[in-house]
Amino acid sequence: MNSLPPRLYEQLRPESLSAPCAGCIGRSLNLCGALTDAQLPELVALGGRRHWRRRDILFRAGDPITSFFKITRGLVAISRTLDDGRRQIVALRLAGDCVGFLHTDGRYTFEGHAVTDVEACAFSRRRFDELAQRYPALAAATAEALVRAQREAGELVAAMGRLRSTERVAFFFARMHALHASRFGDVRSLDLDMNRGEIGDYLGLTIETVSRSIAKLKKRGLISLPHGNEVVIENIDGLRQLGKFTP
Amino acid sequence: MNSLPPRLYEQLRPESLSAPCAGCIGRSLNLCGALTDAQLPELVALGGRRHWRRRDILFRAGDPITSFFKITRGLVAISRTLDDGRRQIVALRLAGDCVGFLHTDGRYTFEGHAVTDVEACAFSRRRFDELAQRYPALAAATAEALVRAQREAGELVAAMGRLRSTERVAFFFARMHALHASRFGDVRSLDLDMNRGEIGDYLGLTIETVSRSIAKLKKRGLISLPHGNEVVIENIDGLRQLGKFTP
DNA sequence: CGCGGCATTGACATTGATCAAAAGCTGTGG
DNA sequence: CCACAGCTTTTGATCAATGTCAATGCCGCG
Repeated sequence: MNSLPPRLYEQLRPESLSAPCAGCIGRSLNLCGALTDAQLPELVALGGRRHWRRRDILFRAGDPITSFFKITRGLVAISRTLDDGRRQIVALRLAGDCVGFLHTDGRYTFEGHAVTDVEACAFSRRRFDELAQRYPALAAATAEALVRAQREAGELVAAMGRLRSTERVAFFFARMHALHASRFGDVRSLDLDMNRGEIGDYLGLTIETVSRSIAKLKKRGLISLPHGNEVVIENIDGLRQLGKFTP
Repeated sequence: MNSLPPRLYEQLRPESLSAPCAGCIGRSLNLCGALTDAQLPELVALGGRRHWRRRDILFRAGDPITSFFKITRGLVAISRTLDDGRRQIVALRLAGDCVGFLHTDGRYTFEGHAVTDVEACAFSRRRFDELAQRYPALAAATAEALVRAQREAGELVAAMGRLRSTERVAFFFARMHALHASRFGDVRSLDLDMNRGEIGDYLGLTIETVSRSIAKLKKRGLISLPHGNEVVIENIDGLRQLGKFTP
């Protein structure tokens, strides 16, 4: 690691969420210790940078996969829409995460859309797989990321199957807090970039129920919404307990 | 592949679900084409065979991970139990699948219990990871299996979030049919090894609701339960459509 | 100012959970 | 073979939670 040129070293630090592509893929996959400067140029060469506006689609379910994306800024929702229009968000991905990695017969399994404005690096799936063949540390980090994603999916299943509406919304805030804390350190307040409809689509609830549940959490003093976008986490332990969220 | 000794070749065939450990891990991870006879002894050396009776626990959430399991016979449920006793099954694994692979800080994230009598091979997690470091094909197959598992988890999230009770039960039968079909070829009937309570814990419903939903599916002619354990899939397309199940 | 989008609130309908009882099924012992 | 105990499943009656529909409020923006 110490042999890396200073600028590249900077990009590889875990904290450099918004660094160019070489840094961001290393960071996402916890590869900082695994990469050497010899491998770095290949990673740099893989991807190009792109950005999307709120509500833009990054990829659609069923489209042929050519690339996946490493988010460097913003929030992406992974979702499935039923034939009759019911929509379910199955995962949320923030800066540092990869999206568009799941496939079914070479096609995207779910849809990805930008919840906020989003910046990401696009990587050729084919070239990434080739690289992973040659660098075991990259493959190991990919598996690690997939394991983490699956743990989160399992926890969401448990929340949806067994929690009532207000508990689910508490789960949502506890999880958002954890996601932000893991990236930006412990925080008392965070931007609520999702509207009621998106929260409902994530938790399997309607807009109205989300609204009423948020009101209950405010009344219990667990959160407050001082203005517009900002949520203040007043009592994270209470939120976690109510939402059965294990940190 | 052709250079393998006949008996080992036999174990490596995808169809050999109940083959000894060397075969089963190869099959699970779709490694048949990737392994060479030189690598095989190392895989064989990894694991020992064990079995469990119905209701036995394979591993508990929070226990330190030492090994994971490749199922060779039976059905395993992966679940989480909340502090107040509410339980949610987050995944079902059949012969050919691996369980106990997910971890959080070196501990099992979920609980695994035997729904039927189960046979499985136990593999040292540490030695498997070392092996994956050396054999890219093994790492790639692991990632492939994780991607598939995560797709299934996302589909379950969508079902739980957006389907009503009878639709969820239709989803359940459609998925069980797909799981069996992918292993044993297309089948018109299958053993229903789970009782109403376990189905409810998988779908986030109560015993009574599951019972009533099954009655509705029978009345609509989508399934029938001729005796005891056996479910006959009378109309798989209807089941898939009702359960929003994409094969 | 007035418009459009989102959020809140209220009234009501529906779904599924809960509680309770009856009906099947299975295995055991007489 | 029958009787019985212990279990699971089914069925029914009721209740609580959440969805649905409609009206109103809030806020930013042209």
